[in-house]
Amino acid sequence: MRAVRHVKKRSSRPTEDVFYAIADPTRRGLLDLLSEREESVNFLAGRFAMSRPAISQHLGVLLQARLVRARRVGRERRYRLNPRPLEEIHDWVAHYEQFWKWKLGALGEHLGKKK
Amino acid sequence: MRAVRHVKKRSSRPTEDVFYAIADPTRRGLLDLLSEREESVNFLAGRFAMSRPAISQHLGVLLQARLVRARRVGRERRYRLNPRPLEEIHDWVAHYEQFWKWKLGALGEHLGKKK
DNA sequence: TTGACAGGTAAGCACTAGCTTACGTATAAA
DNA sequence: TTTATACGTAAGCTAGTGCTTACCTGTCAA
Repeated sequence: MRAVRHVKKRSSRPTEDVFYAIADPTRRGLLDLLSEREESVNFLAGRFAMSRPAISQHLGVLLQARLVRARRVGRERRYRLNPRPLEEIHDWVAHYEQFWKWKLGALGEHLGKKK
Repeated sequence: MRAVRHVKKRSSRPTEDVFYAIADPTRRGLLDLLSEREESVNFLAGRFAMSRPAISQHLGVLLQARLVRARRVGRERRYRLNPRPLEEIHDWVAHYEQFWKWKLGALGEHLGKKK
């Protein structure tokens, strides 16, 4: 009876994870462009130094995270921002906001005392 | 003269990227634990279903992103939260906050009219 | 109809991320 | 001094990411 190599499968990312979706700078760039107005895939692809399919795949990730929505217009497909899931990020970071705000305050007091 | 396969090296991630650092749920868990008080590596490792070296590596990523700081205490190494870099996330998401707030407002108006 | 255009999707590749076990090193305890 | 503890780091493996090119389908224009 020999030791069995224990191969644990890494817990696969839930495809709708917003934190994962915004980790990529290209995807943040896409969100930025789409915050102005809805845009076609070709337009978006023209703004980045990579192929159209690559952009299409990034948009797929954003779609799964529900950060964008798509609709057909003629033979184009227009993507637009759906900001709502970003609220999760906002809420998460808001919990930590107090800590750096507090630090700032403590520093201010400290300097005040020294003076 | 034959075609040379064009292998473009993907632009490597800047190791200090805060968006990348917080994309992993284990690392967010670590930040959460450290927001209470400073903790040793062993304590932290005890809170997750993975080996101590794995946690050590996650802490390394958080260190590079400057999200935590470490100090020696005896033979322990205590990590503590440094919330400041999260301000970048906060500022980024704040730009989008207006959009979902506005949407909420528009929905309210719409419902108001219907009534 | 036929052709051109928009864009999704499959296949394949290099590289990276996230884990493991094994080992090295600094500090404390015996 | 020796031994135990806390931790980092190296090596190695698997699966996932981010790109590419090739190909397909749906829509408009001629």
